[in-house]
Amino acid sequence: MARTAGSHSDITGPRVRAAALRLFAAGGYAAVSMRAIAAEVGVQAGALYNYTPDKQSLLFDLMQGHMTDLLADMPQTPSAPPLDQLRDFVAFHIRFHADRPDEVFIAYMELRNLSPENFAVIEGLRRQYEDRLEAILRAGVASGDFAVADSKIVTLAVIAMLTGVNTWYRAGGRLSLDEVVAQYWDMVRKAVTA
Amino acid sequence: MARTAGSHSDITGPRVRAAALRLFAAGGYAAVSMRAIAAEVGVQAGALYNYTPDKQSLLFDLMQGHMTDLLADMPQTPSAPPLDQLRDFVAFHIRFHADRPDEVFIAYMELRNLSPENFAVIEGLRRQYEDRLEAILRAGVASGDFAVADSKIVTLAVIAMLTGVNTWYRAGGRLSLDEVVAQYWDMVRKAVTA
DNA sequence: TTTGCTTTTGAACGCCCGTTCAATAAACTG
DNA sequence: CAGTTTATTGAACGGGCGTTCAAAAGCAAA
Repeated sequence: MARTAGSHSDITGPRVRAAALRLFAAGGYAAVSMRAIAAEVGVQAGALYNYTPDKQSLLFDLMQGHMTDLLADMPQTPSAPPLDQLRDFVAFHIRFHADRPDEVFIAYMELRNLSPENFAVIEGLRRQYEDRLEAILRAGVASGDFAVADSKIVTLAVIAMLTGVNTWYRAGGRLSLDEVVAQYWDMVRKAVTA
Repeated sequence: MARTAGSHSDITGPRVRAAALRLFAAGGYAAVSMRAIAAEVGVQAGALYNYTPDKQSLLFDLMQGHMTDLLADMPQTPSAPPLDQLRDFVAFHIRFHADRPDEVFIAYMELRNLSPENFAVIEGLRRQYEDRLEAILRAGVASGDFAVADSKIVTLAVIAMLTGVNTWYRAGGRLSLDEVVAQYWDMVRKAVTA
């Protein structure tokens, strides 16, 4: 056999990325073989190499796409009051991450499986995201709205707290996403104000 | 060759566990081979099986030991004022985790590489730890010291925030551990009070 | 010094890994 | 419908995996 009936790169390409995303999230990059990804798509392993130069690029592209989306979708209203900006950030972060549990899981768990060059790229994108939150906090300190001793620490603490939602939140659970957002905003607001 | 000069299980055993800890933390369970662990110890791969029935047990024993230590060392003063209990918890959590970065990293990253039975054991221990913090929060709500709408959410949020310290804190860095503890206690205290 | 115990080696087992590539069949083009 | 392009197969490559085990060598007690 060779080319199969109905085969098209426009169909197979996205399916390869989707299969890699699902399996990497479920089992971890190192534990998932190219043959397992191929089986999920319904092709032989060799066919994957029409869509990625190698396994590493498959991981990197998923992570880079996720981080790029995160930065692109993030609300940016630098002229708004810092408290409003922070509230919007908290709501955005929780909702964006709740919508993409697999991408988030990979982005946090598979950093060590990136080549050094790829790691530097992803780390740079993550740093950009942190810097945008820190800018909000600094603006709030400058305006007197926030009482924050060390904006870098608070940045990391807030992001860690919010990202932690993904370890337990499930749609249809005890709490709606609106309620989760409200609770976390309450904690963050109190933590950064006097 | 066979048995080597100076070989003793009292020496090799701990070295096997230490090597597994270091390598699992650095490279991930799935990416570390038994031969790599053996090389770190300075023996052949077969010798490892004097000290563990298999690779999975090596991982499980490290994680179980860590969680057991965590529960054993945790301060427990249920009759103290809730605010004091919470302050002690924050300080303990940050210091305990800062002392054991490799164990912490493994305990959070390698859960998915545990067999289902082993996973259930570790998850139970983690749950116990969370429950102890939640008990403190509930006591504070009952005494009127804390203003917390949902103690379970706050429990998870606080633990996520505190554990996040391990992603950036390094001894000898910009901040001392005392300063880190003080900053996080400030945030937690404000977040849980009115 | 002999005996029995402990510890390790080194080879082997069967299996799975990421990746390459010539052959081939389906889809598209004119 | 002929010619070209695209997509896939299936076999192969060299290598590493976790684990087992008989043989051998160091150690300890008598």
